[in-house]
Amino acid sequence: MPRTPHADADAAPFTPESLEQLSRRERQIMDILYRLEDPSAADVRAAMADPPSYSAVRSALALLVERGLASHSRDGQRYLYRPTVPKKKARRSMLAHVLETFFEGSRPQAALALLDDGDVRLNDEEYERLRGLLEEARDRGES
Amino acid sequence: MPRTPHADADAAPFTPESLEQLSRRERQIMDILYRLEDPSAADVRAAMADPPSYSAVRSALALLVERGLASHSRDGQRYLYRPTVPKKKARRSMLAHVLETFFEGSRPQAALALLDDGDVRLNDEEYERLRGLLEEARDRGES
DNA sequence: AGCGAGGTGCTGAAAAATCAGCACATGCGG
DNA sequence: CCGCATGTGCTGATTTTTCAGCACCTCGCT
Repeated sequence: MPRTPHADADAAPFTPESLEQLSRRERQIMDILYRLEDPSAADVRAAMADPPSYSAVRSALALLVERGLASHSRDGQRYLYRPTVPKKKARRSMLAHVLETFFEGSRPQAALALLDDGDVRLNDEEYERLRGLLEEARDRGES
Repeated sequence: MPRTPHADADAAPFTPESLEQLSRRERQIMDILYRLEDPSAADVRAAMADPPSYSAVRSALALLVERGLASHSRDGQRYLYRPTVPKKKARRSMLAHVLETFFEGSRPQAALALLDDGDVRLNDEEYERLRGLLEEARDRGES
């Protein structure tokens, strides 16, 4: 097991709102950290649209670690980065935020916007699960 | 009709990506502009969690206008602000972004995350429309 | 042993964002 | 008519972000 103890900044007991507090680059990089699987600094840079110098990327990553938003573990001689807030949890915050901002908090409306796209395809499992949720939610709505 | 012609910054032919390019405050304020209906500077400030001085808010708003992300119209003696990118369009970009970052681009997965919440209630219309979309998407998936 | 590639740590400076305060206008109530 | 509340326009300074460049280390290879 290639586990390395996380070098965690003894930083802030942060809330998920920390994610809202990010500066431009920081947010951009956090997004990449969520997209990629344990990327190195070079990986992160490679994933950027219009990347600054390699050292700028490293600085930003270091800052994120220092603030406790990301952590790094050693892989041989380099560092691999990952967000400290797990993807699942970050998803929730993010969805909540988008919901509030663009859909007046209505999950159904957001779901409609999401699925109203001619390219969506559902496999059997997805279909069944969504069906189930739909029925439950309608039943609750009836009350 | 209290319509005032929009004073639009003759600024950049911007893409929706401009929304990704925002600084911290700017983003915070844009979110508020999307939530509220034609707010004044004071309204915006009132909606902020831990607001800076009134003039800081005004500066930020002015900057947004200058960059073409928001516009303001006169209402009597004060200004009312609104985003230049319409909510509908901004939604799309935002969803696309969240999709990419947190759901590997899968709309169904995002929809599941959205509806898998014990509090969701659907009214009849929402139920019907979602049902419809589900069927369509399943049919496409079969192929 | 001597490279070169690819890492890290650190530092300092340029650029951008953030903020507060002033001067001035306007509307309104007493 | 005066004073006050609520606006705007503008300016200057602080703080934060953002960036690039060194010095050094370590591996793999010839």
